[in-house]
Amino acid sequence: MPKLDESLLTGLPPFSQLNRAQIREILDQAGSRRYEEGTAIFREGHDAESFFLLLDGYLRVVRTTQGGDQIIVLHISPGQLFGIAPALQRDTYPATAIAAAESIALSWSARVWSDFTARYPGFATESYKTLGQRLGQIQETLTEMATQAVEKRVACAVLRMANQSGRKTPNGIEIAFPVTRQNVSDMTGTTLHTVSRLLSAWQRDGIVESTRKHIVVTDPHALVLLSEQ
DNA sequence: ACATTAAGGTTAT
DNA sequence: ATAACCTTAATGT
Repeated sequence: MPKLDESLLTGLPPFSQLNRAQIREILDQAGSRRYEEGTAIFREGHDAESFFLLLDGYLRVVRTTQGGDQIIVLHISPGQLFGIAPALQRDTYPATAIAAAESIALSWSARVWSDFTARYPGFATESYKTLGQRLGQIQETLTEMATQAVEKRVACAVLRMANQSGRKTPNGIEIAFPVTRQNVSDMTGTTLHTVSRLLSAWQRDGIVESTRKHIVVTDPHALVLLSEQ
């Protein structure tokens, strides 16, 4: 196991209030691992042996329905904790985490969770804060799915990815990880065909540029308007 | 207003 | 060459 540098965690919200020695303690208990694109970090229903911090890359958090088709619940960006089932009374993971791009994550045994929250100031509050934010985002997209038209839902989904992971390019904001039309339909409750048609139409109107697994938002303002209609 | 079906085209490996 | 991904049109609810 390579020796991990303290700079990996300094500045990240869950650890922002901790001193160097405390971060050292935490890192010495961590494992680190690289995940290729498409690899599962953990699976829905499995024993929650560990919790994680994403250092680099992007994850899809996915749930499979009774019917067998999967829906994308949310994405995880670098610096975020995930798989924090131990945070409250869960011994299995509620969803599956899949690397959307090549990713690197730290992991800790679930057993040390209570230790962390007790010993390190700010860790617990920050964790529950992100937990709350995620819950809010999930029920927001949930009501959006139930009430809004497809074009608006897809516009919102694309905007969320751009806001979360967007990097500026000469042409606009580029989503930083590979996304297929199927992926977008899995997060909006529609079909890949509809997503394809919408992206084609938006491309004609100069709102996005998309090639396979790749979306650039060239006119964010126009997309925001679509998401608000 | 959207899904489904079907058929064909393109791109990565 | 094959599979994965994307497009478009026609038809159905």
